[in-house]
Amino acid sequence: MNVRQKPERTRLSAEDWEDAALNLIAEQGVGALAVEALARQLGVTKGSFYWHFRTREALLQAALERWEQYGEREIIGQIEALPDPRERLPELFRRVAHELHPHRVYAALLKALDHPLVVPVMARVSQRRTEFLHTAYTEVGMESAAALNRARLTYAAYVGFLQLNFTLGLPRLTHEEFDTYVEHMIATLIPS
Amino acid sequence: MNVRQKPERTRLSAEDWEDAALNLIAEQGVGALAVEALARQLGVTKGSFYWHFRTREALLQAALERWEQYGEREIIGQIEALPDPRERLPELFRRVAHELHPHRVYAALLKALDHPLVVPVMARVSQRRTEFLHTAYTEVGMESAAALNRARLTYAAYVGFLQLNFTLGLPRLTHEEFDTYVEHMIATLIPS
DNA sequence: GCCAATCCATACTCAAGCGTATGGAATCCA
DNA sequence: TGGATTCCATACGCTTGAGTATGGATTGGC
Repeated sequence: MNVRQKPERTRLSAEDWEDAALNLIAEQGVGALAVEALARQLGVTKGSFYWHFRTREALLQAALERWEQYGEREIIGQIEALPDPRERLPELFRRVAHELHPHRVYAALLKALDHPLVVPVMARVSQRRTEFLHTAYTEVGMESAAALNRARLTYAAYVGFLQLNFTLGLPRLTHEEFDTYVEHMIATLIPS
Repeated sequence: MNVRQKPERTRLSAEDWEDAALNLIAEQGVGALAVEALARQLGVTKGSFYWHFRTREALLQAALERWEQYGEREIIGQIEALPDPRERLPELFRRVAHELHPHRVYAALLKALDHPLVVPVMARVSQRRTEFLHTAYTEVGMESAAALNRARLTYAAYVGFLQLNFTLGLPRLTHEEFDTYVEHMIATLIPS
């Protein structure tokens, strides 16, 4: 259950709280982010929390910022390093398809779009990723307008898939089925 | 703001509460569904509510069931009525693209997937719609397995688009841009 | 017109969860 | 080593919103 947070830390830092918050969000959603619960989980009390943060919202804000920067150039950097632009998109698809933990946070935030604080974060992230897809599609020869629409379509499919699978647990796919699905995506979305 | 609920009704029925609940959900999300707020909006007090429903969750449950049945055969029936199967998918895309109100509820529920009650409802709805797409794709000549993957991809793109646009308000599309996006979807997802 | 069923108002209780106040323990540093 | 800084515990106040109790108003059948 708890992944790391018991190496007998005597004192905590703000970053510790932010990490714990992100873990809790990934596992139980933003709605479950309560300061007393978090404190319990960290083995301290509220007194500690309110020394590091002015309010609960401040923690959420900080945790989201942390997540936004932290997980940003995860894969993108490696993809851009590929010499042949034609390999980038398929490789991106396959890489993303087999990541897991980043998606858990992402999916959790996706189903917490109720909260006003997460909306701008997700908007920025989506914007950047769509732009990345946009240039990737132009690099394989698509005209700019078409490439942008294809990028939107691709990212929408990605987001939707996370919702349907992670949150709804919908198409109970085996590994094989999942792989053929990914290949189907590649075949239909990426121009040959 | 309030669309209909003031024709001087002297008494309310359970259905009235359910409709009001759905409206409130569409406008402010599931999180905003509070009985005292709803009562105020309907011009009554909690006393009324707890006569019709045993608990807040009961109302949500009933409202969701109502929505699930109510908005189910909305477009699907009309699409199935089209004689030429080849016309169905494009027509479906264009129709769905220009609907508005049903999507508001759908999008609201999509970003309320935190709540355990909405998950099964959304799962069922998504399942049915994906199956509909599946048969539609087979009817235009796709092999069954490919058609299923294409259906998943299509529905994921739909769901993702709702998230990105409605909730994140992301790509501020003009009507023209939106139309070309839809045509782009049709061109890439539907086999000619 | 009267009684019973239906619908609603008022006035509470109760729990959850945020935030505050204040003092004590641990750590750093000069 | 002693004082300042940093971190935490305990105990409280306050608000919000769900649910209950009970009596009053309204309506439909006879």
